[in-house]
Amino acid sequence: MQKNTCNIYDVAKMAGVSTATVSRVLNGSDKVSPRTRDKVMDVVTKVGFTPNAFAKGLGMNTMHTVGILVPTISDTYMASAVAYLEKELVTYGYDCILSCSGFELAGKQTKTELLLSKHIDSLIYVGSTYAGNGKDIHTTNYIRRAAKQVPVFIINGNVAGENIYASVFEDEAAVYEMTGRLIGRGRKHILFLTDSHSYSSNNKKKGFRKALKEAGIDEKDKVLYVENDVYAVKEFLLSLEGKKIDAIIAANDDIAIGAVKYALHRGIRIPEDLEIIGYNNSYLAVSSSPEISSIDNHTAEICKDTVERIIRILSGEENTLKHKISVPCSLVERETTLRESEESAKL
Amino acid sequence: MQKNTCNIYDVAKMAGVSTATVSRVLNGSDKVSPRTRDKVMDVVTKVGFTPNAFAKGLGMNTMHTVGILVPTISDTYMASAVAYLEKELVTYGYDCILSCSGFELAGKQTKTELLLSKHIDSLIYVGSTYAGNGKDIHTTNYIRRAAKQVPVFIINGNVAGENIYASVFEDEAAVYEMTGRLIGRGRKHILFLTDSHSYSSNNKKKGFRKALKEAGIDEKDKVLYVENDVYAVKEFLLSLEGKKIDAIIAANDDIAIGAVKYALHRGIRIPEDLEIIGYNNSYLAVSSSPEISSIDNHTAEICKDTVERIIRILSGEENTLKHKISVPCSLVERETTLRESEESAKL
DNA sequence: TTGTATGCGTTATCAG
DNA sequence: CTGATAACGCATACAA
Repeated sequence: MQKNTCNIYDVAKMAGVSTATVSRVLNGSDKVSPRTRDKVMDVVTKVGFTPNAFAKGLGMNTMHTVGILVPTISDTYMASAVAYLEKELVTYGYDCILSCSGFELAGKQTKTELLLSKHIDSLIYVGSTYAGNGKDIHTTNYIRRAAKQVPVFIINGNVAGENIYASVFEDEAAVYEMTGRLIGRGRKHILFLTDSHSYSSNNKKKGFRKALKEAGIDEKDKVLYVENDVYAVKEFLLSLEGKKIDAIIAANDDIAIGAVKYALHRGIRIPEDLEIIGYNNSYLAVSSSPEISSIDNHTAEICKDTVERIIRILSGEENTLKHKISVPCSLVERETTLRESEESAKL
Repeated sequence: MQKNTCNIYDVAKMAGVSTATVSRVLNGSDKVSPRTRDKVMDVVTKVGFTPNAFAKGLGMNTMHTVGILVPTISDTYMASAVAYLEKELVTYGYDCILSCSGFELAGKQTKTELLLSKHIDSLIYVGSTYAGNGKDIHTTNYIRRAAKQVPVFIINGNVAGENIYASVFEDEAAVYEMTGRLIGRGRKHILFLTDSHSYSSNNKKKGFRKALKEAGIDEKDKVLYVENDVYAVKEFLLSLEGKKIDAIIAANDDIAIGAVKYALHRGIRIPEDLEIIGYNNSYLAVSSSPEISSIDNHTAEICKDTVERIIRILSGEENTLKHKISVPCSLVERETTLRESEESAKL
């Protein structure tokens, strides 16, 4: 019940020294004699003294926390990103204060303000949804405003601006590549399924269209928007009765799962008659049966890298950092695609 | 870059009043004339003044944050619990600072200290792992120590002690009930698969054993420990070559997924030849094919309830609260169990 | 090497 | 209704 009632003055008195000395001991200053150090440490351990974080924060203007904003933490992919970030941040002595904004602009703004009001040292936005659609600049103004106060990092999205650092995945290239491979195997009726108009989703779409165009395949009705819900996707595909489909690229693994359920329901063979490619290589991909081949954007590395950049910036190295880095994606082949080696067998 | 350089003195000066008045306006005191209020608010909005959270914290001894400790946030179930908690806490004006401890005692202790050092108002442990095994009291001492500083809440685990509040699920009753139903349908070779010796897991085990005993079924080699990994579970079950199995109850959905993969691999029919019951009713259960029937412990309600209790305690109502509440579980029937109505057809 | 004194930005207490 | 001022607990520049 009773909070830590013991402060640095008490410790100083009990140790027979000044508060300055106690502070020095606690902060590992070398300008203190071993004897005094021991004397102080004895008291500190005896009474279990821990410095008041608020007082420290007030003086130093930092409590060594970074804010993490995600649309929702119950999404498998976001959760794993947060897990990586937290783990890395802790190594550098930073704690993280988490906030879930939802996908609406109002929530993003409110939660950003809330986080900033806690005097975080830096702010990380996780998810392409924060990048807006790239067209309407109003939808990202709150990020630029936040960047006036602390360095801002965006994982999987690009927003231009002072003090804003972005990591983007080479989604366009990845989908272009995968679509090309599918076409190379003779697939002609490929669908791209997405649930959003985010920066990331738009890039995937671009890569998809480019590959179709280059192969001379009509893009009409090939890019389809669905609700991000397993059942909704399944029902949607079932409703496409007459449509010929021999491959599906999904903007995330949830959608891919819906596609799998659709195929199983219809008795369509995977991958022989229908290839499915998921995105994010989340835990869902392996929990599915058949297991989903999924595009991996190397979240772990990106998160680690992001934290390192944060630390560097907070140490005052900002000038040396690039404001945007992009990382390639790769396909993790599982059971919903034909392996390159199996192609000949199939054809 | 530059932090908010404007403080309450500046605002006071610009508005031609004292800092006390500014503070009063900001905190909605009614003891201030409308004219003065407007005068102050004009300045506040013009310069975009936000009070320094550290200074406030120092004075009030709170920053309105609660700590949340989970073993790992990348677990689907934990993530959804955190999502619920965060959502509720925000409604009451509390932010949450998240920490991932892992499953080892050392991590739990370290992270608890870390969280406490940030002067959180309350601490929530999410997951049965924090309850230890119920035998060795040393494994939960850090929780009692934490409870000396702030009210502690445990979701899905019981630790006795002053200032500790627990919500436990009626896991024993649930598994007892489910096992009974399976036996009622003629299942004789039922396995209980778990990955831990946690409080929760032990209770499930108890319910399982009780049901077997009452039905006169030999319990030998029916409770098995596995690694919490889809592939490991699958391989483990495959290694049980000769063993007859007609039903599996898993301590979580991940393990259940492994069981599904085992059955599919072997060509065993689900649910006709093998019924599988998962636990937690997580997103994984529906992402699987066939979809897994899973025991739901109503996390959403528990989280909501927990937050309400926190708020009440922080408002000084502690005496009125029970230290332990338990909530019943229920089975969400999907495709890996026979429905009651289908039983007769099967027999 | 150690101690003194001050600032950090609020809120709250007490006068007026 | 409003203003002056004392906490809150720590770090640090400056003195000794």
